[in-house]
Amino acid sequence: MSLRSALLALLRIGPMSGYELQKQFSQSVGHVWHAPDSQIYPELRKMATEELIVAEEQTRGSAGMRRVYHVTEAGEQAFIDWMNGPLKYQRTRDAAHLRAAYLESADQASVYAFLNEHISHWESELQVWEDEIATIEALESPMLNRRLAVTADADREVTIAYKKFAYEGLAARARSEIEWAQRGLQLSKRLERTAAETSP
Amino acid sequence: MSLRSALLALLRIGPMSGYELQKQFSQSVGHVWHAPDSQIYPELRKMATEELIVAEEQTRGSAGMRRVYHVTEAGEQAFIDWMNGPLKYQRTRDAAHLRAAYLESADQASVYAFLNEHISHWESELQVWEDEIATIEALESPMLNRRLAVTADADREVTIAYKKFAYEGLAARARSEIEWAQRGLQLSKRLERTAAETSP
DNA sequence: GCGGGCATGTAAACGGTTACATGATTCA
DNA sequence: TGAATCATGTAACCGTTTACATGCCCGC
Repeated sequence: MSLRSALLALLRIGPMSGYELQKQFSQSVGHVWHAPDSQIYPELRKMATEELIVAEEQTRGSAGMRRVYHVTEAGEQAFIDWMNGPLKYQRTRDAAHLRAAYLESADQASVYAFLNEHISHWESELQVWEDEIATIEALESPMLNRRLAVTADADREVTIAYKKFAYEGLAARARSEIEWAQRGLQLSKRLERTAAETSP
Repeated sequence: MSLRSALLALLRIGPMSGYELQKQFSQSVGHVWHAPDSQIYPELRKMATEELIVAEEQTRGSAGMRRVYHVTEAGEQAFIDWMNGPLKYQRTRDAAHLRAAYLESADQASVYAFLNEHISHWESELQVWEDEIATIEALESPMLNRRLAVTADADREVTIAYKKFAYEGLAARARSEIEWAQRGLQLSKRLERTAAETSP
């Protein structure tokens, strides 16, 4: 149900087409909840049949078609219910840490490659989130600004604060992953040296 | 392929039945890569047809049956290949942080409930990992000890070090999540007070 | 005799990935 | 005229979740 909630969260900002939503998912929001277009379009159709959203169909040129979706009362309620209800935690399935537990079975070169790739992966994620935080602080986030335009003055600070809070959590996680992999590189070097000393 | 790798990693420790593997998955290993029994039994069957493992069939009493699996040469190679190959990172899909970004739409009570639940969730995960680290350090981990028994002296330190390293990474993540949610509680209190002051 | 742990699965549904597929509009 | 971007999907497959299903062995 989280894909649905993510879509509703975006549509609450303002009516959007599947294509526009997909663009958002490939950017900032997609780094919290990823979804490819092949999942977005069918889900929007499903939500429309359940009347959580309604499509305003626009013709484009002679044959083109564009469906702009609006959140209905029922959709708004579904989102609020999701926000106030309990959250299901999916069980951990962490390939990197699984592999880390058995690194003694990998070649030394593969250990370095693995840890360095882990660092690059999380550094690029960190970059996205730090940029997003900076954009929010500078009040230059298009989506957030659209939302703020329809938000009561008193609620603006709260809206901004929670958005920053969310991204800061993801950034903290990324930093934790990077530090961990860096400790891993040091550990690996130390173990290699030890091995060389004991069996020369 | 990670479920498969996790199963191979455990079976490399020593031959085990589906039931024993399932027990391991519901304990320490399962907190890195969760898998229910309904996934384990069919996967073992599949791996057996692909000859990565072989089943030693034992009858139990009159009708009972027990299949103890051994890793074959091909299975060992498949594991080593997985260890040395690149790792696929699954795209982020984090319901907690998604919700956090829109907390202004939740009731104040739900915000507290959500953050407190996040804290309990990660505290219990942290507990598991810290216990596991302590068990490893005290050389009291049954699975690790079985592995060490068939490991050359020179490789023991490495085996222990990487296992601890893996669990430390997970513990660090848990701590990061707990701290984040605690900052969230403080933020939420501050915002509530601000709101009360501006519109009394 | 009964409860708990041992032992094995099947089946349906759901969510996500990957590949395939098409065509229109807009601007250089 | 051709490339980029807008715009919309389908289909097959795979992995995961949830629920269902059965029955033996051992110790109390």
